[in-house]
Amino acid sequence: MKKKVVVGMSGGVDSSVAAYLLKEQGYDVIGVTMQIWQDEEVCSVEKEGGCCGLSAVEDARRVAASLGIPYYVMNFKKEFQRDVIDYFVKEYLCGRTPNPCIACNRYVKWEALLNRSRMIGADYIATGHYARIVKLDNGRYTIRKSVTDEKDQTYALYNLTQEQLAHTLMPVGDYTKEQIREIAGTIDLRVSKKRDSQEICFIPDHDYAGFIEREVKGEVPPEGNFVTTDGKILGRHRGITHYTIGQRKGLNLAMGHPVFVTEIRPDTNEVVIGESQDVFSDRLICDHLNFMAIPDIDSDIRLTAKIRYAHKGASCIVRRIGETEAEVIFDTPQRAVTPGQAVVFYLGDDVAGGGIIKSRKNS
RNA sequence: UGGGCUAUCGCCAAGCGGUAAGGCACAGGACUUUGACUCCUGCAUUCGUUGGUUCAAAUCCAACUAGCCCAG
Repeated sequence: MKKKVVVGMSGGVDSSVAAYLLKEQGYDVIGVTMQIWQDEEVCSVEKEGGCCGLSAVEDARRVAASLGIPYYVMNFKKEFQRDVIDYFVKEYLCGRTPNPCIACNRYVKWEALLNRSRMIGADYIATGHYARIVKLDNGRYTIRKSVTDEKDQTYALYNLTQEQLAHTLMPVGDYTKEQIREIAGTIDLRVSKKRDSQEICFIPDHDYAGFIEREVKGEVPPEGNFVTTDGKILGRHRGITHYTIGQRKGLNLAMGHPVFVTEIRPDTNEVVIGESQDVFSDRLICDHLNFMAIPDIDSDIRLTAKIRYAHKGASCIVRRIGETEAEVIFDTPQRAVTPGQAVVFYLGDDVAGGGIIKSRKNS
């Protein structure tokens, strides 16, 4: 009997081709678009490759029709609100800088979608990510960077569980972006020239602080002082939700040379300002650990770590400290190690695991 | 109201008779499909005010105004 797979379709090139490839491979394919942030007001702006507006659903529906597969729209607004938006807001209120895509992947795109898909009898869910899911000799599943890792999407997937990986397919991970567009062209998918976008940008105007303010109904952290490490007051800040570690712009501090945010102190409502070199650190503590290629860390291990989506990765030693935490010691200091961001460990091209940065320090 | 000093873009600051550097901040754009970072572009027809000298003044002179310092 054919294996049944639910493909998350965004209406873009990648997920459309993913659906096509799976059908070619003999799967029983079902197309699904997740409604997670269907705020017509905001999304109707119709930005190229922008958000999840109605056009996404229409595109996906048309592709599904032309592939001859069933198509549904599933509503995950509640999960998205709870696991992504509420989390996002809460983190900022604590002076941290979250990565909502990671939460969205783990809890909405995977947990919620996988659960519902299995309820309708599916064996797998599939996405259009440029990454490969691999089962290693040690029996563990991991995510491997794709052939063309110009756009490394593995970072945002570090938090997926073994169970989730065991039931996930990423068919486009074996191809390059060019090949995918080519395939899309040969099967006459209208979306072949469309700009791709997996992530849902729920803040189209890019005004994070404004978004948070609306979410908490104006109950935002008050203004406070910009201070130096030795307590000197440099000026007033607009509330801690406006800042992140390493930030330079928007401080309105004319010191004669560039200055940066080095620390956010929610308890005293202070934002600490320092020099460029003050924003580098060579070690960090992380928690919320998740492991992929390796089951855990029993002794010090040398890995490559990425501390933000666009980070190129840095060599480091990772060691376990306590039940829930790990310490990362970099060979060379890294810029803007930021609490709330994910640190993802790599063993070659495979995701070894990762965690959420809790604090940074210097040797 | 005795003496001295200083007044140039939001902040700092070049300029010293030849027709307004630069840094920071700020704005816009690029990059990045997490936040940041980075990069590019823009940003004083005008030099506290008013007169004067000169072909020509932010640059010289005078008065006024403001601020600072020292005396009282």
